[in-house]
Amino acid sequence: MSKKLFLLDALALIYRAYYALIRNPRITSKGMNTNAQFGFTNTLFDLINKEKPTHLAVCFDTHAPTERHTDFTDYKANRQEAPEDLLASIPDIQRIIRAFNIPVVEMDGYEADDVIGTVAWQAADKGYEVYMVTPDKDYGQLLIHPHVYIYKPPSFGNPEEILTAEKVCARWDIQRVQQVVDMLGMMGDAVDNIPGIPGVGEKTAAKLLKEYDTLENVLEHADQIKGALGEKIRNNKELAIMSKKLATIITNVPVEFHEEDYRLKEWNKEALTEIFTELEFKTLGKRVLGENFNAFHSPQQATQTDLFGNAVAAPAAGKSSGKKTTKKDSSAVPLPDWTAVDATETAAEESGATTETVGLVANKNITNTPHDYELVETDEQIKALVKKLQQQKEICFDTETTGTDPNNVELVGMSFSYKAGEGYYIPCPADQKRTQQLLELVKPLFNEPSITWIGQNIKYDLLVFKWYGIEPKGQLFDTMLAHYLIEPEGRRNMDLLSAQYLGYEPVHIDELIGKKGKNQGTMRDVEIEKVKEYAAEDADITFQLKQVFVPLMKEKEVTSVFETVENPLVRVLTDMEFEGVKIDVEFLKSYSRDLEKDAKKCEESVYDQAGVRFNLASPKQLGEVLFEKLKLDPKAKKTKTGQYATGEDVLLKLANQHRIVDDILSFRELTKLKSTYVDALPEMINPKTGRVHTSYAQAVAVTGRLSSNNPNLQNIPIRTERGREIRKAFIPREEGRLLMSADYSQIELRIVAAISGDPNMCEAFRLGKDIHTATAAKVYGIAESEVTKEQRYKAKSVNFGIIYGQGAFGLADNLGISRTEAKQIIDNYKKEFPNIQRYMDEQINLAKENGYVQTLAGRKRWLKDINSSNFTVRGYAERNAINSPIQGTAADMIKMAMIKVHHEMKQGKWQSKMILQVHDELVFDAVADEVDKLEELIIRCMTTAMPLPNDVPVEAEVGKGVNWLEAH
DNA sequence: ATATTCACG
DNA sequence: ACGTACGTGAATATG
Repeated sequence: MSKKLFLLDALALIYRAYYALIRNPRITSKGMNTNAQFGFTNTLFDLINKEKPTHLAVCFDTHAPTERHTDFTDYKANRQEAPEDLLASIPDIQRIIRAFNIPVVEMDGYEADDVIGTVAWQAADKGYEVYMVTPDKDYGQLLIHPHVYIYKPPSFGNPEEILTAEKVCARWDIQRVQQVVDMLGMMGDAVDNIPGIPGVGEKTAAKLLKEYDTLENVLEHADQIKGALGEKIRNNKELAIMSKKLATIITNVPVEFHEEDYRLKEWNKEALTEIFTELEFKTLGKRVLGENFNAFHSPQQATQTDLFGNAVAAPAAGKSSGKKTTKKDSSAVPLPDWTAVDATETAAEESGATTETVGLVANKNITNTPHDYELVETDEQIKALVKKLQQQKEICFDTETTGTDPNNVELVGMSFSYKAGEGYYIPCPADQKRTQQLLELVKPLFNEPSITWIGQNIKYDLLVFKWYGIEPKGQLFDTMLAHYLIEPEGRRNMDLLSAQYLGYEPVHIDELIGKKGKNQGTMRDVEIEKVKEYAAEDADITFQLKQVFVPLMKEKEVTSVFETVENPLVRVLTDMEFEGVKIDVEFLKSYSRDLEKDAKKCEESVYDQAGVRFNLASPKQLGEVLFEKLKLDPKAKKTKTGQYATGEDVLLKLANQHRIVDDILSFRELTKLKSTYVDALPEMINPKTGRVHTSYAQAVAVTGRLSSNNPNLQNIPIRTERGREIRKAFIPREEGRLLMSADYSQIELRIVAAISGDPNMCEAFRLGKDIHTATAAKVYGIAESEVTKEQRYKAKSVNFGIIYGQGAFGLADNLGISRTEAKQIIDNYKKEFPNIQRYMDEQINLAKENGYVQTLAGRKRWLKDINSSNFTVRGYAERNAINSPIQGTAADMIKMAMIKVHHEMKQGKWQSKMILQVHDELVFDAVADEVDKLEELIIRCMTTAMPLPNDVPVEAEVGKGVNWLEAH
């Protein structure tokens, strides 16, 4: 067998591991971040397992300055100070490497790539296959030697990749790998602060090398190169030469490759056990050291602390009562006993084969929840529990059900917790009569007005209960919403929150009902004892999370928006979802047939014109037909996977070249309407109500908006003739009712005017002007009466662009005008509305200073990339700094209006119902004789819910009709 | 499971 | 030279 040597670029791999896990950091129970340790060890172990190297070494950079630094003081000066967690991880990683008995190679005055390059070539000369393990592309230059390769370890979804000289040449579009340094010499490298030639990037560098082969030759023939490019090259010859030198990896470092030192040896299992225990690598520990490894049989695990270092209720050890304190035995994997198919999968997952993949699961090395959970079954037991719970001020509750659609499930059980570590579970049998009886017993509890009910995504449980006729009277507290305000971009599933904030690993739902997909069971089929453990634990954890989130919200100053907006909205959404909207199925069925017929026509026409039959729904195949067979505009852009892009914007630009384009676009429109709306909506009708009940996600959109799903009723077509038709299918639930729709008018622009305080824009709104016409008049310096349609259209586009932080390029592309004209318009705009520009700058500065921006109601969005050195990444964060407060304030406002409307309608016992929200629109299913009063109520609530500063008026318009289209 | 496209505000 | 306007959800193709 051939000798395989792997050389690891330690620091590069550590950086990569650290950042790969940054959004889901692994934190030990002591609060230490172990991303880098975990990621590096994982990579190392997988590599040994999978690639079976015979020889291996890890290379580090040293602190000593290298020749590159002395030659060029700016070298790597760009590099930000590494995060503290990351630096702290290095000694651990070196210990781990030592415990694996793997040599560390480093050399003062040289960087890891120099050492790796030198050793790689020596080893390859001795007949080794050498793999340099690094994500860094600069190593390409070393592939001159056959038998030397780059090994890119697997990263988030992508498998590992072995780069050969051919692949590197293809990647850079060069002929020989030697040219990698010539490339870098010209295009520079922002990461290492290698300057290169200003204005020359990857594409230009490749073009030059194709013609001149080397950088030196390019410089020699610089006179022949025309235009600005030639000028730049001539002016920067020395910079280019130096850049090439900086990029060149040194391959004569004074190290020698002694084969024996590099051979893989026995691991020091004792040392590994110690380190893994310390770092709390439970599953990884088992993978490396076998099932005997158990990091948590060490004695120091006696106390549990929460985030603030407070002790959390310890397990009731030594109790001699009938209650037991159970602890999951992690060596005996609990398998669902009802399926053999899933057993293998579960086993594989528990062994770590899938669970501990970098970036997927954050922190598994934590303890189970210490607990003492009680099953409450008989009427007497339930009555006793109710009595006990009635004494409490706050109680967490959770429901277990037969499915995920709260409007179409049966209750399987409910759990309660009012004290950390304790929990109660009441099972509800399939016999719905008996379940109703049980619920009558607990009803007094929910009627207690003084109890605060805590839940994670409590809207779900409220809906389930509402179907059984129970509506808790007291206050609510949704931990999911608390976390949404603390960390809007975070993920919020229970397992993750529990691990992150409490350090507990709860029972996974998969362990009870199987993974979704193949024959997933329901809670009903699981042994009651197991459900009890799971359900009570959820209530217990949620109860504890509330105690952590309250101070956290206070610290982050989001308590007010929680109390005045998000938390009160829960009941509003519950009621809206409960009501649902009626759909005219016959209308849709007939419309579906029309669409089908017309789509078919378009499809046939496309095949005729193309001369081939293919799958028109496949962008890939369509791209090939358009650009290869029909040879349309060869400059068509490619998608990131290398396919031809065939999006609407691309196709529209081809429209004048070939008639086929119209048919393709029509086909797209028709099939989209048919599959997404016309055919899908009737399928979503709830058999119990005959209506469609969307679900509003209250903790998904980072700006504070709601989102709608199952089905999404916030994107029902309106912009095209044929799409709009679908709105006719949304009808009142019965005779004698109408649909009513109320829209905010230009709400986001009003918010921009109000919070920027721009005098011209505020004035326009105060005078009730058409804002786009007023804008056009200012921008073009003419009277409003002289503004043409064209000018108004352009001004409208600028107004919207401003909200999103659009630049001249985007505006030009949008309006199909030149960039010069676009720039002219934007410059005028900024001059006429000076405070708008100031607002944008201010938001960016605020984000840079505070790390966040906020809405009028105090909702925050943290922008971690606002100081990034990466132009694109930072630009994205800057646009978010501008847009989020605007979009978010509009979201705050309509949410507050909804709460107000809901409150008044409930007080006034209205028969009409609020049923839908579409960002700036509310839809009502209204009783005919309430319509006039309702109109007044809606407009008043919407316009006064959240007054804007600078006297900018808020306006809303109402429409009504026999369907949603007419209501507009 | 990911990418592409397209529906809405 | 890069990419270029924010926020969503769903259907379809494809690896």
